[in-house]
Amino acid sequence: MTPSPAYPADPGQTPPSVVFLLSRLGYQAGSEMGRALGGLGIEPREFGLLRLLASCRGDSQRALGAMLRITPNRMVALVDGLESKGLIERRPHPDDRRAYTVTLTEKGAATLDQAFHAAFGVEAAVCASLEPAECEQLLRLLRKLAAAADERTGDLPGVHPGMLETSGKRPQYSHFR
Amino acid sequence: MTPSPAYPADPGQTPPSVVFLLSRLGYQAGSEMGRALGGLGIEPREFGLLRLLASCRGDSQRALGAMLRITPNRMVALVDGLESKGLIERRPHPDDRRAYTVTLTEKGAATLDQAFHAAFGVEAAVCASLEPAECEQLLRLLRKLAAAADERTGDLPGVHPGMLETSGKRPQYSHFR
DNA sequence: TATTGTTATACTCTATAACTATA
DNA sequence: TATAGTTATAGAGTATAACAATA
Repeated sequence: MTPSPAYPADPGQTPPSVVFLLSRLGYQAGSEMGRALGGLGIEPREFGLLRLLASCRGDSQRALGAMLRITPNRMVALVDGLESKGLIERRPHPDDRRAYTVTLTEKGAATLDQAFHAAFGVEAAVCASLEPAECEQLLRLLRKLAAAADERTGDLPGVHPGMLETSGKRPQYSHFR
Repeated sequence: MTPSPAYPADPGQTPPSVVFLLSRLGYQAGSEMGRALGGLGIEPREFGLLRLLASCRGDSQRALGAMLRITPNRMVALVDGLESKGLIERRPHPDDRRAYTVTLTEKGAATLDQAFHAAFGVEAAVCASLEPAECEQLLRLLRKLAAAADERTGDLPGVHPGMLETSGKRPQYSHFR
């Protein structure tokens, strides 16, 4: 057995692996975002849909799901939830009587605005320990990794691949470690 | 509504937010690790326990769970799984007839070795797009973030906080976006 | 015949609280 | 009375495959 320097067996020691740190920090950052958005009564994936709706008014439920990589059956519950909160509306599609057009309500737009604010707050908290120059440097490196990851996995650029996988209701999931 | 520059509404555009990128990259990195370990017949959280066992031989199931922040009832299934694969063994605890001592088998040690190798492979793949100097720079920044996050959340240093939350069987979970 | 939104079913994972046998 | 390991139950979330209405 060769306890690797990048993955020491001792859990009391922070593993200096990029993969481990990304997974761990990504989990924590996502958790903090979830808590912040929870204060507004929405979940991270709901934030994702609201965000998308700001630029895709008039699209059908299915088209929106395709962009977020959310399957049709799960879109139902997602749209139901936001509609019951009065943040979005289903309207008859002008060209297709089978489909709905999903749009932001005024309340939804206001909530999206608050969510952007909350997201900024989390961003600031997460980056608080870094100098501004370090933060930009980090951003540059992460973007480089993201571009490479998109190419490697074929994911849509800018879409969180976890969107297609599962919930987000509870602070969940490890995946690594 | 003010579509923030850090969180543009257009999903076809990579959001330059540190929080978003960490969540997204952490998810992808964890997924790749899961696939790599899956080739060895183990899951990420099983890797975590094997790794811990390399340095904590003789500890009870409950003590191990406390270190990984896994509740006793979930430790049962985790230990059962690894035991059924022949990678670990439950032995009677010398001082307490209620407890078991969990230890690596020879096969388990060999698998752990292979897992370290696989982890290195993923690490190399993830970092392949970065120059060696960039990789070290990234590592430095991530460690700094991790230290700050530990302080903010009170988590045990070096322990993936997702370990205590949920599965890892399927590539799951979004949390953000 | 294909597609939109929806539902029904079965399945996985989890948390909570019990239980047993020891201490 | 408390603790180690285990199990039982109920709940949330999911994927798969169906379904009715429309194209």
